[in-house]
Amino acid sequence: MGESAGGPAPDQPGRPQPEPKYWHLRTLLARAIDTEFTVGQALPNERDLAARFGVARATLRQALDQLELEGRLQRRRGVGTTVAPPRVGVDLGARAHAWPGAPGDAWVPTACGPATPPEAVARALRLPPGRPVEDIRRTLIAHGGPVAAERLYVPLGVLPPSDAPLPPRGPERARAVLARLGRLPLTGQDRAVELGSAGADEARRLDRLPGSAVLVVTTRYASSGRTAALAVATYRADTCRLTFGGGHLPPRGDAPVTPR
Amino acid sequence: MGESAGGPAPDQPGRPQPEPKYWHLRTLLARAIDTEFTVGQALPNERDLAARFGVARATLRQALDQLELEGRLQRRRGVGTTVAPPRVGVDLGARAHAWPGAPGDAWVPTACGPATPPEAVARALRLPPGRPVEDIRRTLIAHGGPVAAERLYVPLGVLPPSDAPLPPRGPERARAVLARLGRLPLTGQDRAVELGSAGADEARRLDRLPGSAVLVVTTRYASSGRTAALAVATYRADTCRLTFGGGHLPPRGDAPVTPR
DNA sequence: TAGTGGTCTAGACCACACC
DNA sequence: GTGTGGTCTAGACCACTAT
Repeated sequence: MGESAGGPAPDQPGRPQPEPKYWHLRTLLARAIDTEFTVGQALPNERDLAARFGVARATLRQALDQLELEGRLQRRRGVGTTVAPPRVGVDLGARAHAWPGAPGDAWVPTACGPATPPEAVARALRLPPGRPVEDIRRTLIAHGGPVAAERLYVPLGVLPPSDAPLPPRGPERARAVLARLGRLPLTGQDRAVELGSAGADEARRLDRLPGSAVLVVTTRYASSGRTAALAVATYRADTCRLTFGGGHLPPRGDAPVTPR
Repeated sequence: MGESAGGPAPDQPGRPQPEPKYWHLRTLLARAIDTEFTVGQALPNERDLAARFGVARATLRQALDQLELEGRLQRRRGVGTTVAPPRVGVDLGARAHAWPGAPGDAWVPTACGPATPPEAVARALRLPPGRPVEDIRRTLIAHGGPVAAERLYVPLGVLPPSDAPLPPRGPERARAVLARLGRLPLTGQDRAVELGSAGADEARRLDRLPGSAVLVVTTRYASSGRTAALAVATYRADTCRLTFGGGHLPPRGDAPVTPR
């Protein structure tokens, strides 16, 4: 096509703010999804769609990327693209004042063991670099799929002593560590939410590709004035909506989950 | 290059999980940023970088896209790419139980007027479709740049009567509406955070390109058992970290902001 | 084996900022 | 102008899933 590039020709000579092609396409597709498709329905494949709209496949993919990021589409390699269900509401507010692993906590421990934390974690825990901590991995499942992966760091020094020794590793050890943690008084809590991208193993745990957008929730748990645990949870940004319910209001229109 | 595509050849025949080129590149660049650059410093231009790493410009850009999403790089068209400062912490927890526009609120009203809300907003406000609401636009500035744009919807019926009529439009009207709103009892509040992409005018307000990743914070304000206002705030995902401080802990290591 | 999405290339033009 | 990032193209191969 000799038509060059850079979006459609300006509709008017009077500076109509040239809209990128992929953005226009996103709008068309979003409207089509809303009006002509139902949840779970498959879209035509990318090559056909690109041809139908008269654009290169890369441009079409740019539009699909947007819609996937917004949680409106779901793409699976080797399978196809389908219309995504509404995002899962994950409530971070209701159980805001409880230790991880407290009764009602929906997270599933998958691994645990002593390890030397990343420098940033050591700093947040006010530990000298190189000091080992208990490194717990947990997963949150909702609607049949993993929606979040967590890494919980607990300095060895904060755990109260116990008669029974800790199991050497694995989920059993995680449960034991959390049980001991739960015997401490929880005197404060702190949360931060930001955007990140899934690393190689996070991506694997979340059933996504490396670099996928995730919502990173960092939680600091305080006991007696010091940070007793640090949780870094990564939620699939395409399928999750984090809620901080204050109560006193009728529920929103979807299927919520209570993880912690 | 006749080398085909799809990432580097597997290092071993034993299935070492071929790592995409752009992901490897992202790692290299991230390390370089940490060790060889300082905040604000400019990177070489994309064409040079691509040549240096022996990849196509599109592949390099895929890596830069990641780093920008993670808030580690800042790209400005016509200018260049620089190392970004740490994200701004925006505290959504401290003033969690106050109306928008209450004393100490750092948001700046920019526009206001009656309008018929989008269908989704009408539903959330429990209003019949087509019923007009007060539509307030506000902006949050931090460190000299806009970090968030908000749209606040207030049903006309909830506002208490007043002697003085509302100004016809503009920031004055916004302030008047918020002042009246503040005279109601705030009986509950509700928040949700999810990933979205900036629309055309949001993008303009945030000084970004259309489609940029934003953190969408939806807040419902309740008064006497009904939803009296709905705020949809979009924060620049590259520059913001949302915090929900519970107090009782020493501050994190950065420059926070108290918007509401 | 066929079909899908994911990655990569080499090249082009466009919009914008700065001189 | 010159140089930067942003958009777009046409075509190729790869990894995966299902048949």
